[in-house]
Amino acid sequence: MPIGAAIDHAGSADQMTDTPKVQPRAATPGRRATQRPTIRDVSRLAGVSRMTVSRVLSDPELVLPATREKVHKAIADLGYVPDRAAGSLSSRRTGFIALMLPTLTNANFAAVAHGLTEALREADYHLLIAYTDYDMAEEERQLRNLLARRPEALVLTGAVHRRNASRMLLAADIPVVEIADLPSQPIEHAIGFSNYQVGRTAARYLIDAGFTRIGAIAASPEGEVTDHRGEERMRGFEDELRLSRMSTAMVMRHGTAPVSFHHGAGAIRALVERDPAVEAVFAVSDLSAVGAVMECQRMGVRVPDDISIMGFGDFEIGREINPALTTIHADFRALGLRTGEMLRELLADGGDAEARMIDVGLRVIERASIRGR
Amino acid sequence: MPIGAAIDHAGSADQMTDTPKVQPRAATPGRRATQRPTIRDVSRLAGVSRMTVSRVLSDPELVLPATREKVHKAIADLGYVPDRAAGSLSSRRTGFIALMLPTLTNANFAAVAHGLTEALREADYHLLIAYTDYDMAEEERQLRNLLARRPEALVLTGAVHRRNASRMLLAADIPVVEIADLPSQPIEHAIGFSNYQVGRTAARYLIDAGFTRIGAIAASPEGEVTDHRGEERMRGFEDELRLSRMSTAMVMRHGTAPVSFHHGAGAIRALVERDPAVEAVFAVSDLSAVGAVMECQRMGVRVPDDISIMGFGDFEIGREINPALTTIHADFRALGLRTGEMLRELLADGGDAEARMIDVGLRVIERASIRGR
DNA sequence: CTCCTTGATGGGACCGATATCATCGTAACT
DNA sequence: AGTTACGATGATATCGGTCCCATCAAGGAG
Repeated sequence: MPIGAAIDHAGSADQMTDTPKVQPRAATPGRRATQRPTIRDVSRLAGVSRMTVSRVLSDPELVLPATREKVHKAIADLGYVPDRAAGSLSSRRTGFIALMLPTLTNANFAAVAHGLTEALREADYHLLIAYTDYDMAEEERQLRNLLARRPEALVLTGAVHRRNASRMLLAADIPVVEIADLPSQPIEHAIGFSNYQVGRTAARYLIDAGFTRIGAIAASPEGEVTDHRGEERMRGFEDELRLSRMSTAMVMRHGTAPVSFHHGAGAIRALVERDPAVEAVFAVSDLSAVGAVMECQRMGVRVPDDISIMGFGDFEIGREINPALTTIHADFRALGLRTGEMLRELLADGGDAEARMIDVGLRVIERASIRGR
Repeated sequence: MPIGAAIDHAGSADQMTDTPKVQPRAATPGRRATQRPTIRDVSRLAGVSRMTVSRVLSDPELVLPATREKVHKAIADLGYVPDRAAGSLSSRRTGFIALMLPTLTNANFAAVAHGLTEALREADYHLLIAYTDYDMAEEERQLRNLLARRPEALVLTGAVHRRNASRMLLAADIPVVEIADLPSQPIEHAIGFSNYQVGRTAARYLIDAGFTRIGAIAASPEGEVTDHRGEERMRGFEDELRLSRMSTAMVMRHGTAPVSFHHGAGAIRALVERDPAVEAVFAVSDLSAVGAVMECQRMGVRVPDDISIMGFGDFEIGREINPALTTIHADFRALGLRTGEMLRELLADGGDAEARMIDVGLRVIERASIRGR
């Protein structure tokens, strides 16, 4: 067929084979005036078959430049955007990666989502985000919703321990990556750091700095709403103190997850009230730690002269306050990026790779909120 | 049929009509061992038709309790999770709401996503989030990706002004809600506050407080990467000063969007260097404002005695620092919730409602970072 | 006793893409 | 020149659900 011979919109290709056969589904009269253009509309306008349009979009090399151009023009004229739901169904590739987080309202988790998106952008994967607000009951519901979208992989923070959840995961049969922790019994892959080790490291650091009266700040679990990873940190913290034969730390449980600046402020006040002689305090999150520092300023308690404060997470604000906050750094952005890379490998491989466990490590960031020996 | 008569897995309903006809698509041998269960597997196991299974899941009232139970058992046994892509294709309802944000790494935008999710949760909508990192070129790409998923509505921050983008929006033919600003030419619905008014309010407030040497802190636009809403605030700020016949404010443009604590610290330092006599400073974001307060502490500049600082956004940290930050509050969480409510109405109505414009208002929160007259 | 209504379920087409194979014209080879 | 190979394009079945009827049994009205 000579190029350009079929620019008129009638009498070509797909058109006749696609005549309605029996009773077409009701056109839902009076709803939306405009009918969204489909690949068929494009094919008709361009005078080619639907397959050719599909090829132009997914593998343009296969199509003659002249044809390609006709198709692109038709696409532009119609404002056509392909329907990925239909494409997914046929190709069995949705291009979705599911991500389940405790909350988005936390800079570090937001950073994970951010890094992950970036790593997956050029591979044309789209992140499907769900969050549980630290509620385990919600977790299962969210998981079901996510799986219904047929993601090609699943990224989780925190364990999914429900019976049903496990069954669903098994049936889904996709790569699962747990992040931001290193579980003793990972579902499959894991990439992160040990929250338990965070706690131990913090305790060790404070002990080595010569403190003997050490306190801690955490949230108190409330039914199904629990910050498991924060609890892990506390467990490590208490274990390390115990192993060092220190008297039990004073652990202030205050409020519920998620913690916040305000949480830290309330907690340190309560803690100091209960033990005015406390020398050093570890907070399970920088948010609490920063709040604690601010409250100390208000109470006239000098940091670090009167009380030393240590956090976790290395949030930006910790670098900016006075005194700057000593903290334990875990690189969440990199976590997201590396998870993205791992996913791309796993998905390219066909997903039958060995289970991997990657420790991105921890780093104590020494700043000014801890008194030197 | 007597209850329970068809528990054996053979010889019932759908089975015979579903024999493969010609050349079935290759079973991709050696890929995944497990085949994901489909509605057909459930129907066979339960001894009912696919339609009955579908009904059990979408409208259980229509199905006899006994039948319902059989189906539920089969679903549980197989770990069946319905494929929403298939369902969407058929029902033309994807259950997606698209949300486009500048970034997730901002507590206020994260709060919008959070509120929106909550408002839509029980209506069984799932949020599809994309973010642009303040990059307009990225915006169009992201928009196309979102529309390909056939969301039932689109929530945007900031204007989408590209030609192609408009065409796509038109063809998509879904409700569009712009949030966190009140554009002079809204695409359709809008719910938020006027960023221009934020700037004017801030300037008015500082003028009324008796300051005459007033500065401002903002990011500098860089090519396609621009914080349009922040620029609107600056425009309002400068206009108000001009209208009050004040000498032009000293506007410090420092770094690029998005702004951060660190941005504020650098900006105030540069600003004070350039004009040591500056009395009051408005920052387009609390993040910058808090960073500025912290830097002042470091420089030995007293807030508010030597310099007054005002922010925008009412971030949590602003409440906790010393002195607490005077700021302009816009309720982003409520914004998310109200947007969710509006969407539910729009979607129930069939989407042909009048274009609405809702102003959620602003509130100056007076705290300690501004010197009294 | 027949007809009609109602409730529960099934049959088949269809949503809008893509995988696969078929077709056809032309270039490259013996 | 005849044949094979290849490149470009088309036809058709199919992905896994749901919509719209059709069917059938049971109960009520006439």
